[in-house]
Amino acid sequence: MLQQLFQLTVVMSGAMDEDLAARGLTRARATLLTLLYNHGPTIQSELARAVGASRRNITGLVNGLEASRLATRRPHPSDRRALLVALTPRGSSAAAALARDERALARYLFKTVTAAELKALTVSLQQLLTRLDDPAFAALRTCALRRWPLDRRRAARR
Amino acid sequence: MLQQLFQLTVVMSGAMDEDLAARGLTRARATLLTLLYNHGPTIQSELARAVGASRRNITGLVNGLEASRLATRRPHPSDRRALLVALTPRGSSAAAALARDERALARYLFKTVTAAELKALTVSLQQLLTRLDDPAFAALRTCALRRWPLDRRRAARR
DNA sequence: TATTGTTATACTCTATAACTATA
DNA sequence: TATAGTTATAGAGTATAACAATA
Repeated sequence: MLQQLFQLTVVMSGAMDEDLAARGLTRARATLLTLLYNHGPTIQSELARAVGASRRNITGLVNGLEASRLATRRPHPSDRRALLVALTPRGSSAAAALARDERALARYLFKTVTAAELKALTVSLQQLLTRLDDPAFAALRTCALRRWPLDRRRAARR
Repeated sequence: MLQQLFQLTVVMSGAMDEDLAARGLTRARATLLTLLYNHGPTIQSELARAVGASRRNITGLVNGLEASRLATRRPHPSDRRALLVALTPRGSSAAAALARDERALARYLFKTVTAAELKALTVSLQQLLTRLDDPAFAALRTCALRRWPLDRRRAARR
């Protein structure tokens, strides 16, 4: 069961990365893109706080988004130290497409799952999430993420 | 529900990475470590095939394991082109600890889940995995991995 | 003094190509 | 000719430290 959970984690994670790469995005940049889409123009240190990355890191990620013409920097109106990062129209479209396709994925994935199963699954997952959030978990959490399943698929495609 | 699945993915993935870092390992190196633990001494190109990485990449990862004194390279007895990678005693201990702690994690996570719930969860997860393996999925798969939950935890700790 | 964003530096993972030694 | 492993080179993410400009 834990192996299944790992496998699901690995497969979903890998699928996301591949899809993002096809869109010319990385996971870190997509995270920022979605954040900017949901929250509107934001200064970099706020982005760093929201995402849990260093300010240095945000500089690099925003550079990447800017190079792809998905976001721009402009001076903050009242704080001359700060820079407001905002999505370009192209960035907004990309973020909207991401959100739309995510909903399509959900419909696809759960098409064959009955309402009762979905309910049970939701309860169980919530229970697991609660367990994972428990402070007692910190002393236990561990285990390498198994990558074989996905990587074997990748290897087969070569 | 998909959000929960994402969150579970993110939390587990982040927890794994943090735990591995505490052990002086990265995910890629832990993958190799476990592979070597389960399969015994293996040549690098076989590792590359098994993990789905390039030979070049394996060179770097084995360098890392060697620098941490977790693995060693030795000549292949019959093929003078090849190098056999094997775990040191220290590497075996590390891999064994990883496997042991993984079992402890499973016991902890599913302690509060009843047998019936576990059965249902297993069935549902397997169904999702099957959906994810469907070729039709390739056309749909997408969506940025949400990192906020974990990253907020990280940020809070600073 | 504290905060904002940058440069500087370093490490890891990944990828492609070219090269060598051997099969 | 093909395979094994390496070097060379590059880009991405992350991290810390030091710095200039501003609050």
